[in-house]
Amino acid sequence: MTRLPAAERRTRLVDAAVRVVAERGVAGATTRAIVAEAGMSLASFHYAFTSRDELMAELITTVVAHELTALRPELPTGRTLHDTLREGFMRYFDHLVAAPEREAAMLELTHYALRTPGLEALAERQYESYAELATLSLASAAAAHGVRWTRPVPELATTLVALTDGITIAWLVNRDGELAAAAFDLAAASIARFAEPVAEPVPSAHSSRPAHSLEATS
Amino acid sequence: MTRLPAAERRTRLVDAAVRVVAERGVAGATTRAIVAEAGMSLASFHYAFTSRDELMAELITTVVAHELTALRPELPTGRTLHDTLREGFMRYFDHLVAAPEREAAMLELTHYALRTPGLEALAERQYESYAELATLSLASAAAAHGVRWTRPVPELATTLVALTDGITIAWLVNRDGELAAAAFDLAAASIARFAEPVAEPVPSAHSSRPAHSLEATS
DNA sequence: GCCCGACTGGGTCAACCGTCCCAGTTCTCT
DNA sequence: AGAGAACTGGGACGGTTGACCCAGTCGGGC
Repeated sequence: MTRLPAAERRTRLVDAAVRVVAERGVAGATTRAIVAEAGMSLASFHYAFTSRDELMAELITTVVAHELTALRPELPTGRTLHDTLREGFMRYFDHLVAAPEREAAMLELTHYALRTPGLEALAERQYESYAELATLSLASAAAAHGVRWTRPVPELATTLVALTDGITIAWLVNRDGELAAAAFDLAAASIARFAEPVAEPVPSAHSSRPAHSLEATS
Repeated sequence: MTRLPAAERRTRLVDAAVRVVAERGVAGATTRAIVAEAGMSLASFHYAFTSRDELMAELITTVVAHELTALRPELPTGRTLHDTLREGFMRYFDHLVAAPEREAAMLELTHYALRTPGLEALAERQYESYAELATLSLASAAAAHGVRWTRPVPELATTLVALTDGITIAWLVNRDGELAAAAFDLAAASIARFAEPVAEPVPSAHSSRPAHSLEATS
């Protein structure tokens, strides 16, 4: 008998549930499958959680946090804005290809949350977090390339997340990597076209970047 | 005892299943829920279908066909390409807002098909059909506005479907109609920017549309 | 050492599920 | 009219599910 504090057992059960959902989908993540994966008894499940839905809520919160950490934007390295955006999309795509079942699970969990009374707010929070991440990416890219966005950033962020989700679904269905990569490149080009150079307000003592350099590099 | 031929009973069961999935999701579409909705006995279910999966396969085929019919592109009426594309997106958005649970069900069925051995090909066929519809829309819009696409059409079609799916999910989660409409407008603008006027091969006796008229109208 | 709370794990419960069984009814064909 | 196929519908089956039960063990505090 190895004793674990309840909090530790909860963590292990949630980690196990992440793996089970990824492998079998939400419907396959029964309490028995989860405890089997965690190497525990069924009673331990109910000792640690009052219900399966409580575990699912915590599962959603956990996987969203992990996703945000994994996809935190890196310092922009592209020579052009388009390059930077494309690199961001391709970084996500590498992440998707490395573990397709994970992204499929994210999408399934969204639908599950929307369908489960009491969990709707988690789906909302999930998508707010994605929008924040997209906003951060857009701001970072704009700053690195000396541009500003010609559309309201919430719209651009929504569109960026939509493109990501939509191309993900298409890829999960057809596994056409070339087409997905091309679509991500097209997505990057689309968004890049809503940028314009930031005009310098006044001449400064610093050597300023010429306004036409954006055109020259694209 | 009202006698029905098996084919009629199958149709009624599928129609009932469409309603049940829309209301309760795939997990809630049990054989008992479906027959209750159809006003039949459970034995009639198994008389008409050899298994629940057989009914689900037919359900997917049916709802995809209905979706394609509902979203068949209309004659382009926009004054500019951007307008035409935006109108197409907004027509879809009206369709979504009129029955959100229907589009949510479509997405859920995709995931269900991907998760169910033997049904994967239905998900693929679903997305091929969407791409064909998008391709038709793009061709129709290009012809109406005298432009051609500067990106391969499969890429543009994939992106158009991705934008549709992605904005749908975002709206299902947050029900922010203004943001969704703005995102659809931005999506239309994005795609419109991958068009260029079709050059006339040779001067003709017909009055030709001036090449700069596209810029003037946008 | 004792007590109490935290923890463990085997077992059980009622409800639900997809599938199957089977007797009865109806319809069509000969 | 009779036979056979198509159809009807109530019930049963074995399996699965989330949740609960409960006796036993362990650890910490007094």
